[in-house]
Amino acid sequence: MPPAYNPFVMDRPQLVKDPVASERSNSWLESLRHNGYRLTAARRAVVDALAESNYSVTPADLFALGRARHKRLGLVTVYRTLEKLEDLGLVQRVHHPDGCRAYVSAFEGHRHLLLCENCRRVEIFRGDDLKDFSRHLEGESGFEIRDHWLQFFGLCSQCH
Amino acid sequence: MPPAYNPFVMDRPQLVKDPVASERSNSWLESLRHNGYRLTAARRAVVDALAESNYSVTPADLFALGRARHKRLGLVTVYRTLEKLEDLGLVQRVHHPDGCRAYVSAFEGHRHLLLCENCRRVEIFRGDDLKDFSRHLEGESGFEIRDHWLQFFGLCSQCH
DNA sequence: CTTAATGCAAAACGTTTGCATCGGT
DNA sequence: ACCGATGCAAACGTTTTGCATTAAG
Repeated sequence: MPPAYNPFVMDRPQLVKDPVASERSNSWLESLRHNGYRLTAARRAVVDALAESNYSVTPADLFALGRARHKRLGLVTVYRTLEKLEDLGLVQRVHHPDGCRAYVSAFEGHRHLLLCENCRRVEIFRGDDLKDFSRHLEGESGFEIRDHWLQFFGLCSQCH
Repeated sequence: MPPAYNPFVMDRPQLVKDPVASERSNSWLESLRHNGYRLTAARRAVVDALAESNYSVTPADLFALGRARHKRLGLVTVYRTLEKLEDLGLVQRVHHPDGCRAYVSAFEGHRHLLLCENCRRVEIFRGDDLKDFSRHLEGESGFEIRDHWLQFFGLCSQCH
């Protein structure tokens, strides 16, 4: 016989499939252009490299990846491009236990991360509904809750 | 038709009251001593300052707070003390959306954080049981999940 | 007395800024 | 042609390292 009333229920987690890399890259470039930014070779290189990756990547990673596409790319441009993509809500910073320098694509809606601590592979899932939980916590704490993070860490199928 | 059955249920969140500062400080100092570290004035200053705080504090914060207790304290010692406390599992780094430099006391068992984005006040709660959720996610993803973070952000009662 | 711990200075690191040049529009 | 974007070099803030000195055990 089921509960004992318990209001805090979560949906089954469901992995979210990412869009094809080229689609993602095009939509990011379009978004940049639409916001008055110029489409330069350097930006294409950074955007393509990031859009193609299923891993969280640091600015230094992106510098290396981007250079393979555009030899003259400078590290500063990587930072400046990431800043713009972040402002537009296209990418987000990822916090690992051991560092907060990495970025991944942002997803729409409440999405949460499953991160490989070895290879930095990123999977995205949905399925949490923490509204009730959050509301209860507000009552207990007096906080006004504005956001939450739910992240899982481990080793992906190729790393264990 | 979707299942009535839903296996992912969480307990009510419960705030965890922190121990009295002096108790916490003493237990940390004891732990340091027990692990072969010397109890110096500098360490006491850092440990006391951190144990007393209900806020997440950066090394720079601790340097300032510690100096009020021990005038000759150097910033390097703050870093080295934090490193030892972290190795011993006594403190943990806190990741805010806008920075990962701060530390708080570590707590036993699965504890999660409620953070004020304005004043950096920290509340600790328990009440999640994500084992089933986690297991399901493992099945979907092929990951071996080792840890998770659940953190809430907002404004505490004094900041809104 | 021994040797870990300290604090200064300097180095290392990631990130940001200034500025002359380049290149999209 | 205009002006935003670039990339170098230099500045910046944080963290780490080298080393001579201090002080805990």
